[in-house]
Amino acid sequence: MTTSLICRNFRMKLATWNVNSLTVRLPQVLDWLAANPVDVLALQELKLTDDKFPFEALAQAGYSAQCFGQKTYNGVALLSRTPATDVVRNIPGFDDEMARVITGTVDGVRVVGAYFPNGQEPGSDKFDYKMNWLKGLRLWLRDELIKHPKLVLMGDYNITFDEADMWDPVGLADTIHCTEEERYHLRALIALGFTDSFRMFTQPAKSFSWWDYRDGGFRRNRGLRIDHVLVSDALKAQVLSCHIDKTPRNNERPSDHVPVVLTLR
DNA sequence: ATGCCTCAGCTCCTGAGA
Repeated sequence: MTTSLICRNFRMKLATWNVNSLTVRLPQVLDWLAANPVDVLALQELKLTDDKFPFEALAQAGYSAQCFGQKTYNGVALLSRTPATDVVRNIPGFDDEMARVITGTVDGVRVVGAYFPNGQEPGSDKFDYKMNWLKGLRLWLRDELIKHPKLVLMGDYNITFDEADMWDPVGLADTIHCTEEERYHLRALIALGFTDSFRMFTQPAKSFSWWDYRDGGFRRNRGLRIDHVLVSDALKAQVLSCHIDKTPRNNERPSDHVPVVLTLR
């Protein structure tokens, strides 16, 4: 019996968005999904427990959801049109009190949604925790990439790659999100076999994914690019585009972060 | 500037975010 190849004309869209409270931002998430019907949306900073997660509203919008919540802080979720399988919460092998990572397989792609630690200030306990967390993530991903070559790692990294990701490279040099120690870990992740999909393409100068609420940060475009979508080597040839969608930052009561969207063929 | 916003919560102040 002859099997014919299915003509694949399938484009897969994946996005990440730190919503800074899903309770406050749910209407904006639903509006955004209606206008941007992506296949996968990773959310960070839910700031709610699983019993308060809006499964019903998202199901009515056509999305299956896997959540990993926490009271007050952190909390992550994976929304997808096709239900995610083989779901894993946090980093296997790294003991963590906080809900920061959720992983699942959607349409043959291993998707890791992550809320990297903030780190507060170089030299602080929180900075040490961030360094340990980054090492734990890398050790786990090294094995995960072997099991799942087609992998997307996306979320709020709380790290800039270089000066192009900073509104004030001089004034912000060596401050949190911009230190050599943080960037060392980010490059070490890349060295596992990832590419920053955003920089595969020419982008507008001063492209950022986060702006401080204070002092007119967005209006003056004083921001940072700290939300990233990394694609594994096995997926790189399938990348069609990556862009930052700034429009939700104009909403009333916006999140301080905006979505980053990846399109695969 | 120990500041500026925004959010959650042991809620009318504080801690955390970035």
